[in-house]
Amino acid sequence: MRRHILDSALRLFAEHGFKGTSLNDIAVEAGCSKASLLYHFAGKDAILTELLTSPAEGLSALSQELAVLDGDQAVEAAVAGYVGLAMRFHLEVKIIFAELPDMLGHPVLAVIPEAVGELADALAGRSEEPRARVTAQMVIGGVAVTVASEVDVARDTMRTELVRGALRTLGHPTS
Amino acid sequence: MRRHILDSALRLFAEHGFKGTSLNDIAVEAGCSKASLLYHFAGKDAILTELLTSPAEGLSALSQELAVLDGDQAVEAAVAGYVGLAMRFHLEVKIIFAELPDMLGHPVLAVIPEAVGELADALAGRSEEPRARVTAQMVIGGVAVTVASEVDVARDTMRTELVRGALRTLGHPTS
DNA sequence: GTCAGGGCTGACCGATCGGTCAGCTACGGT
DNA sequence: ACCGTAGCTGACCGATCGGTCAGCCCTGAC
Repeated sequence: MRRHILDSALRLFAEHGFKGTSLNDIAVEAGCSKASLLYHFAGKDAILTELLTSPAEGLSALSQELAVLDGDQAVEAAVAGYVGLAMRFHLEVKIIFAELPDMLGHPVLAVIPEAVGELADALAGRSEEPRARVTAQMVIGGVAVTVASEVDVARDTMRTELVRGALRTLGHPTS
Repeated sequence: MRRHILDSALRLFAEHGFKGTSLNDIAVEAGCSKASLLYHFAGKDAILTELLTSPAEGLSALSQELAVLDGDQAVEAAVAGYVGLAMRFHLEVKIIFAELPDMLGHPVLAVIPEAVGELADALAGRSEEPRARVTAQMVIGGVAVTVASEVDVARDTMRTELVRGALRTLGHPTS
């Protein structure tokens, strides 16, 4: 039942946003009462927290892996890792990108800015040039939006083209 | 005063989202009463509508320009036009991307899906291949997110690098 | 002086929000 | 047979939401 609630909440949050989804909406979708939600979870924020913990941990882990890499290795690992993470958590990505500014108060998401900073740093190949920073941001946003939008292509095609497209954006020679 | 209200609303909508901003918030920011807002505007939706009319028209105009182009001309015009539009309306872009799913009901934004479709078609060089469609979506998202995020670079640097990055993403030979 | 009307406001409204609480049901342990 | 408890619910709460309304203030026309 907890799992059922989380699934319903994930779908609704991704579709209408966190603030755009009421506890009643989730209860109806999950087929239970609003009071039942608050028996299983401390509150609306707790539901969001539980949904976003896993992707946040994944991002945090990726940033740690990237921290010890440099140059081409860092770029390739960053692209592959980020694309994989974004595809695995595409609904969560949609939630985060839609209402990021307000959510950074949540302790679970506190790690995101630094992790994304490390990701951008790796994507930029440790370069401080404005050109590289803009390009890195383009990759981060492009992958996220593409994954969140429902483009009608096979998953492996999507993954392959996201990686290739990101490497092209970064001006990284494709093997 | 109307202008002042619109400026305040634009800033707040971009920062906290449409649903995340109350009429009271706007009134405080604008330095007037909530009732005064509703004297100048028919309602909260009317404020949003007025804010998004101009970028919607710009996007619509761009899509009409693109419709008569093909091949490389279409790609280059699409990239330049979209980057220019996104930079000019970067706050509005942030609003739209944050809560797009719910907003498409508004008549003002009804033109957006088709216009974006045309834009994606031009960016893809009129190709139907999944590869080109994914790439086009990456450009649309990458430019929007980058423009909406506050990357600390000069405006002309940003514009140049966005165009160059987009063309690289599309695999378009740079002149 | 006075009157009309645009700009603006405080007080108020119904609806909906997130959250609380007492109590119901079903069931496993003893 | 009895009880404790986990799962769940309807009824209710205060806060806040978008929106309404009667009326105040100020200014320009006459």
